Amino acid sequence: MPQDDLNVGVLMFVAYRAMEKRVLDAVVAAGFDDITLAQARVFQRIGPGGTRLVELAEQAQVTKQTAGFLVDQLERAGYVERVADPGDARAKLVRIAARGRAAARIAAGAVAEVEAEWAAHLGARRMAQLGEALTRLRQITDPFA
Amino acid sequence: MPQDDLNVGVLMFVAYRAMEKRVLDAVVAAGFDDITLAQARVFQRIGPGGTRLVELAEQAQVTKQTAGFLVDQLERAGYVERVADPGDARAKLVRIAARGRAAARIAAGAVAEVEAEWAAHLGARRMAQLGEALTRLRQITDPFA
DNA sequence: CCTTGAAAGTCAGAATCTCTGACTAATATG
DNA sequence: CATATTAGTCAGAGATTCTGACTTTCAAGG
Repeated sequence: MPQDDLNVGVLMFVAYRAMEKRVLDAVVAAGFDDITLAQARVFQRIGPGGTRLVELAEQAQVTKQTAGFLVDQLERAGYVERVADPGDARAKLVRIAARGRAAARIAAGAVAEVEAEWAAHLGARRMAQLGEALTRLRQITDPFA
Repeated sequence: MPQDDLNVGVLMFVAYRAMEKRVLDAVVAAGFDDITLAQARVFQRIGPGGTRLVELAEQAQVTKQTAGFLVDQLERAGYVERVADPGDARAKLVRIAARGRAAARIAAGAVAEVEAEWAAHLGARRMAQLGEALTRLRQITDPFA
């Protein structure tokens, strides 16, 4: 798949990486300079009530060992904590800790900023269509949603 | 940026990775089983007439050293070749070799298949809107296009 | 209640990928 | 010609990711 006539997948790669970079840069600039891209990819998928490691692994598209490795680092840096999962003694929930919440606030702001820029460039209508198409696409591309 | 209300960036990540996996699986299944994901990401950005290493690096979003490392492997495996760039003696063009062309054909087929599935799921209209929005977005997210 | 298979997580080890820094050769500028 | 920039490489280190094996717990069936 070499080429100039970029396919939809590559186009998404380009935009996705641009967003990712902007957000990470903002987080790092805000003083959370010990977080890495790989860690952020896992971190961003943690739900409000905490998320199991296996689930994080699936969503970040890495093995559970890799996810565990990254969560170890996030935990050591104080971004997340592991708590027992009530209802399943095998599992633990990875939850966002105080420092993680602070970083997440910065990240959310950066996301909003980038989305606003995109909306300004595309126009509200096309931006809405983009979001809708991607959300629908998730039904057949996201192994869990 | 933790959450459930996935932002547009994450939505693109999900779909992009789904496409990437499908394509790589197809290529590997076709017998090109020594190619890796990282190599494929560089390979797919090689243009018809060959592309400079620095350009490949920018487009794949890695450093030129990393791109060089990956091109080394692609070259050793016979997927690409390096030829002198006429017009700039410093530069070399990374070009797709015979084996690479065979792999690229398989990849292109897989891309077409996935795009067809997506179009079927979204409907032709929304699929077209998706492509258009992403292409426009590239104007502000792609450092070169 | 007990057995069996599956699931969640961890440990260990190796391979792969990626980066920073330093360097050479060639080009562009003035 | 002097200087700054660009293309690419070399060397070394760090980060990420994987496969395989293992423990504990859960789920289902008998």
